[in-house]
Amino acid sequence: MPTDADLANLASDLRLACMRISRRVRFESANVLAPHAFSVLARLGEQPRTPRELADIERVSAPSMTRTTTALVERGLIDRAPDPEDGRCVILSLTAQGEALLAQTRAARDGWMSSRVATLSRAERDVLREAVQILAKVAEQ
Amino acid sequence: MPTDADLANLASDLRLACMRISRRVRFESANVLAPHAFSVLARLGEQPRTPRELADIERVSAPSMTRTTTALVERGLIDRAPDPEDGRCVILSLTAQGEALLAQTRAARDGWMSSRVATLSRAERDVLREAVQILAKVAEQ
DNA sequence: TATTGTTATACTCTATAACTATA
DNA sequence: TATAGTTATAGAGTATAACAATA
Repeated sequence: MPTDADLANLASDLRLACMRISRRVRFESANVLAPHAFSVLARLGEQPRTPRELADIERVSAPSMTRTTTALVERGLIDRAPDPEDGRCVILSLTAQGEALLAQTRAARDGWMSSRVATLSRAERDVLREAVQILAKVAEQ
Repeated sequence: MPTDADLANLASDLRLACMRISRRVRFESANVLAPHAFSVLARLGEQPRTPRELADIERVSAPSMTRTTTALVERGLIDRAPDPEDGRCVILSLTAQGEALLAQTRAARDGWMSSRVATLSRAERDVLREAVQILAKVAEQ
């Protein structure tokens, strides 16, 4: 039977481990785009969205999102199109160039991580494979 | 025998899982300090350091670190002291108030994580306990 | 009247360049 | 001459307030 302290320690250790990995990935992989801009690109990689949706997802103000998306449009990474069903809305989506940059950035980040994972034992990798499934549940709760 | 693709997939899944957890933690826990300031506080929680050391660790310029640490001094969270061995250096360390804020912020972040971990099965938590050890190795490489 | 999006304005964080003090 | 730190200045990102267009 795990005590409250066991749970708290695991939670703390796990949080710190994830944050350290995340930090290392961000630092080690060359970043062409600033984090907030990359995050928007990644969201649009899932599906086209309106500026309002992006602002809510990213937890920034609408004017901030306007600025970010304007910069991405100017760089040719995303497209703006009017919403045929609601004249107030704009629909943002990735350009081919945006998709390419997204793929390239992810490859760079994965590259750093791959080089680390490759040094682990088979057993360690198996543990991490299981952990990935559990972490996905945790993040989605 | 794992293929290159197996390794690459695990690395990618693991990276994304850690980044999502990290992102959720940052979003869900109320943040009294901005990320860059909290990060400096956390570094000084490990040991006293000079502004130059902090700038190198955080990968920001010396003037940026001057601004960040000045704000933390003004808020009473860190102390500045001359280095007795090198007149050019300044030694920064946490005040009692800084230590308290650090502990409080960590408790809030751990609280979010704990509530998630508590819903997992005993077996899942055991996997995560092992994963934490492996992730620590990965991050330190 | 409510919602989407933009523009106007100000504040914060960041960087480079220039300066002071110490080694 | 090199290094630690600060100050001066400018470039981004963010926010709130005010505005235009549409529902």
